[in-house]
Amino acid sequence: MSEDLVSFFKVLSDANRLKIIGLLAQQPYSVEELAALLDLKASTVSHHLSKLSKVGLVSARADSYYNVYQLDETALQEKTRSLFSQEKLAASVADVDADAYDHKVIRDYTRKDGSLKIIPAQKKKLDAILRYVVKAFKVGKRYSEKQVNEILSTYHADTASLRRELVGANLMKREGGGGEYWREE
Amino acid sequence: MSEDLVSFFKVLSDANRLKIIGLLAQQPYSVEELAALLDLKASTVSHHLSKLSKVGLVSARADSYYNVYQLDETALQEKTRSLFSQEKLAASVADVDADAYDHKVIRDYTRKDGSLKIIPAQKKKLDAILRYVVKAFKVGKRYSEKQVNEILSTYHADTASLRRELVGANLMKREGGGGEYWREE
DNA sequence: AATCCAATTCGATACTTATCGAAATAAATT
DNA sequence: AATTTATTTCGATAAGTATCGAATTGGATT
Repeated sequence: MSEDLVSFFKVLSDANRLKIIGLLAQQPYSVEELAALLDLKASTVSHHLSKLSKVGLVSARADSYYNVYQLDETALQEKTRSLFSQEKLAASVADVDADAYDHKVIRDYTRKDGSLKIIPAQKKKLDAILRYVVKAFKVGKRYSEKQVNEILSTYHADTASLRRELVGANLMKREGGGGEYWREE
Repeated sequence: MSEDLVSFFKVLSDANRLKIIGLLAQQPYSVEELAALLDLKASTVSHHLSKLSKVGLVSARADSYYNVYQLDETALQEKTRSLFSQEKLAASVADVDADAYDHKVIRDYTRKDGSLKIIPAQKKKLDAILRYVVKAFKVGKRYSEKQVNEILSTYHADTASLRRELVGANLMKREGGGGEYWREE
């Protein structure tokens, strides 16, 4: 998940936490010792260790009074190795808004005046464009084929294709006999 | 440098910046397109791109009106590969005062005149105090037990305990027969 | 030259979080 | 049981920063 990646980086994006990792790479330390070494209060160090522990980079073992923390080096190596794998990159964009995709396609295929440069061949892009074009029609209102063509001609010369695709995508309905069209929902 | 590492992680510890990286891993995008895809304002995206660019992960090329940003994949691989190398870890603790723990213990247990409030019970703290006390003796010089006691009495009334602990910690040596003491090394 | 458009910069705001001190917890020694 | 010691948790504060809108900049197009 993308969340994982963000929190991992968040945990590592603090100078004192990196120092703790560096110190624990040499030998285990108690909270008190780390506090003295870093010139921080124990509560602050505890806070940092809690974050490091939450992503599995350090662990503690009780030793008399002390909580002795140690670095999990294999976890560190493992996590850093696969940081920007293909899956992680894909996951990071997984939740990018689908609407946003439409907007991007529309931007790519329209001119400043809103007309279409070309009608996309790819289905996904075509769908996005159709959702954009259909907004020119009022919901429920009836249009003759001539009216439909007039409106579509402001987008592209090939009004027949646009009309057919709109119906095919179920964005517009057509009454068989009278040649009337309307936008549903 | 440690600074480098922290800022690198800081740059990557934001969900939208990770999304930008994920998107640019697919293809270059302009600021405007990224803003649409991420549902952010252009100024915000610009802010993010500026940070990404500052650590060398992305670069821009001008294309007509647009600034088209692209990911520097080799830089990304390079930086992530060596994230926690030995040198980086060492650098992160370079400015940590190794004696800080001793100093803190000494502060806690001594009065202004340098004498001890009490002799610590805990071994680690006692060791730190002993390392402090032993400095009153010259390396190699021979001391009679009476002389040792005189010197130790400036630190604490319980000279016998101090003397015994110093020998036990191997900070001072004692010759069995003549009752002579000296500080080694 | 004048105008447009995207990008950037700037100022303000809201949210996150590192840090501390105090209180609560835990564990061990007396 | 009572006390000491280290750690954790909690509440408050201060510093950092993501985000936005407005103003400015810098290139293109007219």
